[in-house]
Amino acid sequence: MAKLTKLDDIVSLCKRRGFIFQSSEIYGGLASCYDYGPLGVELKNNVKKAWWKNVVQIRDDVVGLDCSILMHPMVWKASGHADKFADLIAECKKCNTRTRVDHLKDKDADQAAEHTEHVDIDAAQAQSHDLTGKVCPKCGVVGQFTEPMPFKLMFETQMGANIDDSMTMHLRPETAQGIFANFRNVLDTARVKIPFGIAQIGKSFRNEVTTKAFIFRTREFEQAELEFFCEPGTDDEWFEHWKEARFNWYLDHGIKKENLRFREHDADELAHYAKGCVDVEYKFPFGSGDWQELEGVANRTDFDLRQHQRGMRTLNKWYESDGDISKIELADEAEEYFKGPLSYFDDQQKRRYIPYVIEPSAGIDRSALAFLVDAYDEEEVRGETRNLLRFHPALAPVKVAVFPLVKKEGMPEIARNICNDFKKYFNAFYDQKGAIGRRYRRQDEAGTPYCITIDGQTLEDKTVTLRDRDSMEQTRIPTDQLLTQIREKLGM
RNA sequence: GCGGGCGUAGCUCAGUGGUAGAGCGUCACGUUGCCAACGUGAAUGUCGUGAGUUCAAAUCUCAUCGCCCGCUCCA
Repeated sequence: MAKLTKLDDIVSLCKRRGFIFQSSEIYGGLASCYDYGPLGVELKNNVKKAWWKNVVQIRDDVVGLDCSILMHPMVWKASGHADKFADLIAECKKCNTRTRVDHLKDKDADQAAEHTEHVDIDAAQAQSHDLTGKVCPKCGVVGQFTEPMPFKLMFETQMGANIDDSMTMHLRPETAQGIFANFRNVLDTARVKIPFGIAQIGKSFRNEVTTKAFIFRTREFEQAELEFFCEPGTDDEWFEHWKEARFNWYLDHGIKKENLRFREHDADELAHYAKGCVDVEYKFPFGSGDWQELEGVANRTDFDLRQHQRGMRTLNKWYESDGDISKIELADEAEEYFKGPLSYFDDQQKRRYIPYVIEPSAGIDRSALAFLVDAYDEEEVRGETRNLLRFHPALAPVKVAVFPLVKKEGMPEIARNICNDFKKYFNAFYDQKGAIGRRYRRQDEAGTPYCITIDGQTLEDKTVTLRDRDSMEQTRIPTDQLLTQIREKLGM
């Protein structure tokens, strides 16, 4: 089997077949933004559907949620994003390498630069940074840096029509906080008991320093996140559960085993809230065949709910500060925080606690890209190259294509009727144009698992040809069994 | 942000100062009748964008936008 090695081939296929286009292309394009075309939106929706089905619908212990992208500014104060979602960066005047100021080493220091949190941008800017003794990690030149400049990672926007009294808001950098903010609501209304999870799929926005590789890292992207709440002490167990469950989800939907792996985070690269974190990585065909993150599974402990309890206690300060979160400090944690408003009462054990949270957080766009790349194949058929996408049926944009062999003898009418029947249950596509072989190959490149052809024999014995995408094999099926058999093959 | 490469039809690309092209794809008609077939015909271009040089710019110069590769960055 021919192996795809270049991202360019994927980009070109995506354009040619209407999976993914550059955003605002007629105006020269907008960096890092992409649009999903007719086939692409089906694929992406199917990825989301498959995730939702697996994480929410087939389970008894997970419910769904769909939160707004704009949230109360205090959410980001409490979560730590407002303070920490920014970097100070300085640039080496010699080689133009940009480095986080807090990562720069003294020229005499022998230890490696430590991984540190993002810094409070106002505080960091207020202090003076003496970079004269710092070494450029690239070229080794000492003390030749520009003034540190802030790098804001959250998108800002204004809320309120009147510019004078509008409020600066942030587009959410993750969907997770909407879930934490609704923990109480779901608990009170959904008749759930710990352990249980709340899932959400939606857009998030991060002003990344650098975007990368087609739709792999974009500033606007879609996440599928689950916050699974469990009793402290059972968190390691649930962490393992979700780690396995999420890994298998990719395999079950067609990702080849050799292209998927786990990568444990080292202690020093863990986020401020996490006790443990493992990435599910896919071997993408960009870079030097680099493994890249598809999804992170993290143990967020009780950090977020405790922070929001502090946030709730800070609300008065927020009003007093006239809505400027940079001017306020988060209230201290209550002594008996575990009995606070976001605590959980365990009726069996008769005790209150703040649950721990296991968070599988997947990137929908990069997953869709991985499914695309992994499904792509080229093979030699009678001296010609056949391009195809071996999508799992659940992810395939079109499930079945229906063709009349020729445009006469009533074949188009029969084919149309069959196609319309199919459409009630799944996405089907009718095509009567051109040679039959060409129509098959077109569907191969769209990843359609099955093609049905109405031919001369159909008129005689009411059977049709079923053609398999992967093997190109053909079998005859009686018309009256067609829908049942197809639905069984597709699993839908 | 740096360095390198690139940008001409939907795709792949040719075109080094003088009338914008090819292959594939798309569409129509005919033919064929199960794997990118054949014939005839057709449509499709801000040559990424903007300035400059020139009698004349896809071609030379500058700026800018976008993409890819490598750095850097990635809570």
